[in-house]
Amino acid sequence: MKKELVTLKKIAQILDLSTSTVSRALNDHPDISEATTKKVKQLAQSMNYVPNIFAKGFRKHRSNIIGVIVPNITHYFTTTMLRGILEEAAVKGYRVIISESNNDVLKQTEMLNTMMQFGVDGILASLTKMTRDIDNILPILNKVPLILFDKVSNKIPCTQITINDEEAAYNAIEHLINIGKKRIAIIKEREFSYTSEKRFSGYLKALKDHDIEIDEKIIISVDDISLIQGKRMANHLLSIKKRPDAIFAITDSAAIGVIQTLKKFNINIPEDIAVVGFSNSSHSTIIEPKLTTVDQPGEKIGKNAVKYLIEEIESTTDILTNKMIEIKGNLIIRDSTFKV
Amino acid sequence: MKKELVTLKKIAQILDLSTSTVSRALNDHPDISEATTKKVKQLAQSMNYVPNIFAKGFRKHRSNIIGVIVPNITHYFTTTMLRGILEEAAVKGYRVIISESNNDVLKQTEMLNTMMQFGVDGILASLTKMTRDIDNILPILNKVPLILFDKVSNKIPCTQITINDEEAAYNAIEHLINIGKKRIAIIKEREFSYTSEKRFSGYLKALKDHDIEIDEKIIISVDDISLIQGKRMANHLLSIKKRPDAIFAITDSAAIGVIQTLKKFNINIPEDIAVVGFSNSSHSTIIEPKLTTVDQPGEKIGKNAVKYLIEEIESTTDILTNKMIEIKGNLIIRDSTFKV
DNA sequence: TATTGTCACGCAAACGGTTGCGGGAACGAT
DNA sequence: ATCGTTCCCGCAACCGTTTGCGTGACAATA
Repeated sequence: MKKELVTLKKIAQILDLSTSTVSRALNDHPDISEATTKKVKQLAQSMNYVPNIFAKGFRKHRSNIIGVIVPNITHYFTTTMLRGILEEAAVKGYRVIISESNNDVLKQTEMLNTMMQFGVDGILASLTKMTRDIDNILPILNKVPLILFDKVSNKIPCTQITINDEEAAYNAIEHLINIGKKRIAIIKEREFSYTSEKRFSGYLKALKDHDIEIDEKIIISVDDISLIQGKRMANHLLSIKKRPDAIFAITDSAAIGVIQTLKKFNINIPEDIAVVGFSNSSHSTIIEPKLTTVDQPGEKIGKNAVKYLIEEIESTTDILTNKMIEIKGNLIIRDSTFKV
Repeated sequence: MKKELVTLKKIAQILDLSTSTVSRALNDHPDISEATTKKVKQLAQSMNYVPNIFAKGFRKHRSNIIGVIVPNITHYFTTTMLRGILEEAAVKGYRVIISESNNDVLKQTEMLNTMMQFGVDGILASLTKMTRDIDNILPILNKVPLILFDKVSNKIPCTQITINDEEAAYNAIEHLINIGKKRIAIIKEREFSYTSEKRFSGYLKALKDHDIEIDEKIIISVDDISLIQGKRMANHLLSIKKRPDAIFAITDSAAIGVIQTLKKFNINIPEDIAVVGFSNSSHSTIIEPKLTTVDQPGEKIGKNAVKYLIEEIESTTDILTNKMIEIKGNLIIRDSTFKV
């Protein structure tokens, strides 16, 4: 396991130069002559020199590592964002360390702290659902750049990247209206969730714009938006006297639960009740009928998050940036709302 | 962004001790009296001291980072392994940096090298399909501990962790035989793949043990095992004169493709043709009929991989370990083979 | 010739923590 | 009184790289 390290000193000795000259040559410092620079670089190359990352970080207080925290790494959409993050970080010369909070607020703040201690240059976080107390997160802000993505919170003064939930939801509802639906239910989250609220307001706005009555009886809020809850709420919606003719679940998994119970009761989709979800998860083309949903360009979100984070990291100014970036999601129309 | 660092020196000054004493106190060195140790630890705690990771790594040549390389981060099974890896690494005090090779051999070796340069303490790798030339990987072995998981290769002399593919496949086939199937097709990979071969040999052994004729016409090999290939091969299997009465796809996605085309041709599952997959992906309960498949305990694999890796990292001896660890997978019987 | 400027490079300190070695104090044994 | 031990602790070197400052050589300018 012992390895003869190739260091600046060694190169300097061979070339009869000082380590500082070698260092500067490798970093293209203008003080060093072209000839020397070339000579040094060639030897370094041939000796397979790699700078000692610790010594470097030690001196420069830079790790070239960014930390990423996500609630649940097994969600398909999350992995697409991670893919974007990894790719963009790689081209920018950053490494990525990932942690999973399991939607546990305590774990989340613990991870934030661990990452800070560890010396990451910046943090990308997708918050847990119930992140109500911001007090644990605020201290981070003036120690290391932080950017929120996907699951964000407007209470935290930092730049945030999401998809245009409101507009996307608006489009989804408008689509339902266009195919003739007049009584559209929504299944959303009860606990305050930034994205849920955004999608809900898109829903409301679309109904208003089209002069459709808003009925609270078909506005369903659940604690955790999941497949099982989708099934339960579909059961509930079927039991009320004036049944909806369309259901918008703000999550694909809930939408799939809805579809499964509608099928159990032999309800025609989309003729009797149309269903639309949100995420374009990989499940949405496996379920039958295939699910109409909003595609979220995860890779794009990930890439953008990294781009803005590195911008902050490498910026010399110390001001807290506070941009809101929205990435456009696209409605994908499939069999659950439209039969050819 | 500037932050007053709390260093050993500062603590030493306050307590009128030397930095070495403080350092030793914090590391429970026996040379330091209990009283001093306690005093130092208390102050360090109250001052919120965190050791500078770079200085530490610089001295000790230890980063407490392990690198993980996977072919595709968006596969559900992969994420479950990652979850196990992250969890186990966290409790052991290690950070994890993740890279995605996208099944690109060049990228894979590049990543291995990058990670090494970066100073990871060890590497966990799940290989790309076509990793034929081991030459790029072998040099890694005597520089940093390497462990393969899931997608392994017996050509590389290092410890490897998989599920017991052969036995699991054997059980799956035996199950098909037990429900009365006598002509069982398999869809496997053409390119040499360790897991595919293992599953195939489990298939062969089960057939032999039950005196069932092996017919090469229903042993299908494909380049890339995918949903689309599943569809194609199902079409092919339906076209031959002696149709199979069961299809074992060595991958859930292929199995789902099979189910979709069988349904298209109104073939009863499982009465006419039963289907079993492998992975217990999240799709397997969305598809209808629900898919019988082998559950792979991803978290367990991940945790074990980390455990063995850290063992190697922290071992003083330099011998290359070369264990083969098999984690047991469980057959999960669902509607695609068994109707209640 | 004297002064100033530029170029190309070396010296040495600094980053924060670890560790081999050495040394003083206290104490018991001789 | 001397010696040997043991217990605690400090000194200083060291890890590899970066960087402010200094310097000698040489050319340009006055």
